[in-house]
Amino acid sequence: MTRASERAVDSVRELILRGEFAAGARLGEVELAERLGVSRTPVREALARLASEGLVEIVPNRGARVSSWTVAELEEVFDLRAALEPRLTALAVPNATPADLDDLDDLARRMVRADLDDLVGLNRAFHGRLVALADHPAMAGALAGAIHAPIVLRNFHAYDDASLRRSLAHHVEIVAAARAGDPAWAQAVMTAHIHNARAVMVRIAREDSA
Amino acid sequence: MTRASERAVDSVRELILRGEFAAGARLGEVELAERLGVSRTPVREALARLASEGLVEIVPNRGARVSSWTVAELEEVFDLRAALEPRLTALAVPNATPADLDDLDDLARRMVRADLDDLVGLNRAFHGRLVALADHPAMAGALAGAIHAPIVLRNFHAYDDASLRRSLAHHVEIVAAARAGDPAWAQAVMTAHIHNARAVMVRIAREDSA
DNA sequence: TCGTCCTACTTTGCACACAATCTGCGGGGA
DNA sequence: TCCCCGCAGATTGTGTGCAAAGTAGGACGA
Repeated sequence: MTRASERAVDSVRELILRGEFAAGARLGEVELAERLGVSRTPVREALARLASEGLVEIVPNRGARVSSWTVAELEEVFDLRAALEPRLTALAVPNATPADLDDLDDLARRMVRADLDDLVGLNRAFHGRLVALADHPAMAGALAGAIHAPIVLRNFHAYDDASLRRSLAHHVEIVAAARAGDPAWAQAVMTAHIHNARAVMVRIAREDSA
Repeated sequence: MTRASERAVDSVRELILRGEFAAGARLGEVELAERLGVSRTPVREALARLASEGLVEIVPNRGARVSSWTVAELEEVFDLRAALEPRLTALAVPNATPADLDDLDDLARRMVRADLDDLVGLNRAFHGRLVALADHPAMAGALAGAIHAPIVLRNFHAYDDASLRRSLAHHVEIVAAARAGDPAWAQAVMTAHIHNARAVMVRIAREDSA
C-alpha cells in the first residue's frame, strides 16, 4: 500500500469525484490499470479500498462500478453528516487560531463570488479545513466515508438560488461564530447547513428518479 | 472479493477480536496465508480492508500490525459511539417487533447471569441486533469501524463490579424503553451506557500505560 | 569500547499467468 | 414465436515469481 497502490486510490477517487466516471459506470480493472500505468494488483487494492469508503461497489465476479445512490441512502448519508459534522465544527472552534480563521474567512468569501465550477473545490477545502481543526481522527474518518456521496451525485449546479445563497451565508456565519469563540453557535449553523444541503440533494434525487 | 478474500477478512478480524493476536503484533502475509490455507493475494486484500476499518495498521514495506490505541484515540472512539449509537437506538425503537423485543430481552437477561467470558459475545449480539433494527446502513457502517477498538483493548474482565452492574442494567432498561415505545428514553440510556463504558475503558488504558 | 558502515536476510510490493465464473448470443426444440 | 440450453468471449479471482525496500547483525576502524 505504498507508491502505486496509494496513487491508484487517489487517482481513481479523484476521477470519480471530478465526474469523469458517471454513477453506475463500470470500472474495469484492466482499463484502469492501463490508464494509470500500473498492473492490476494495485488497482485491485485501490478498488477494494474505495469500496470500503463507499465510493464504488464491488459485485463478486462482476467487477466494480461507481456507486449509485437511492434517495433513501442519500438521506441516510445526510443523517450521518448531521450527527457528526456539527460536533466536529464545535470541536474546531476552540482550536482555531486567528490565522485559521482568516483562511476560513477567505474561503467562505471567495465562494460567494466564485464560479459554480469552482464551488466544489472551495467547499471541499472549507469543510476539510474545519474537520482538520477539530483534530478528531475517529469522527473525521467515520465522516469521510459518507462525505463523498453528495459530491458524486451532483455539483452545485443543481442548487436553486435561495438554497445556494443560504449555503454560502452559512459558511460565513460559521466563521463568525468561530471568531466569537462560540462552539454552540457554530454547531447550530452547521446543522442548518447540512439540513439545507439535504433538502436540495433529496429534491434533485427525487427529480432524477422520477 | 469473494470466497477466499472475504473469508480471510472475517477470519483475521475474528482472530484479532478473540485476542489471538495481541495489540501491536505483527501480521505477516505468509504467516496468515499459511494459517488460512490461501495465497498471499487474498490475505493482502484482507489486510488492506481491515486497515481501512482501523483494526490493523499498515506501514509501507514493513507490513501490517494489529492496531494499538492511545488513551486519546480510545476516547475519540467513544466520542464517535456517543454520537451515533444513541441515535441508532432511538431509530431502532419504532422498528422493533414484539419478537425482536423478546430476543433483546433474552439477551439482556442472559448477560446478567452469564460468565464473564460469554459476555463479549452476548454484548456484541445485543448491540448488533439493536443496530440492525435501526435499519440505517450508513450510520451502522460508520460505527462499525470504531466499535472494534474497545473490544480489542479489553474484555469485560476489567470492569469493576459497580460499572458492570450498571452496564447490564442499561441493556435491560433499553429493552424496557423500547417496549414502552419511547425512543428518547432508549436513546438516553444508551448514551449513559456508552459513557459508563468509556469511563471503564479509559481508566484501564491509563493503568496499562502507567 | 563505541560508533559506523557494509552485507545478507527477511518481507513486502508489483507484475504476470492460469483458472473459475459470468454474460451474451446463437441454435434447436416446443 | 418463444424459451431453454450450450458455447464462446470477456473479466475477475487466485497463485506464484521477481525485484526493491528495510532491518538486523557483525566486522572494521577510531
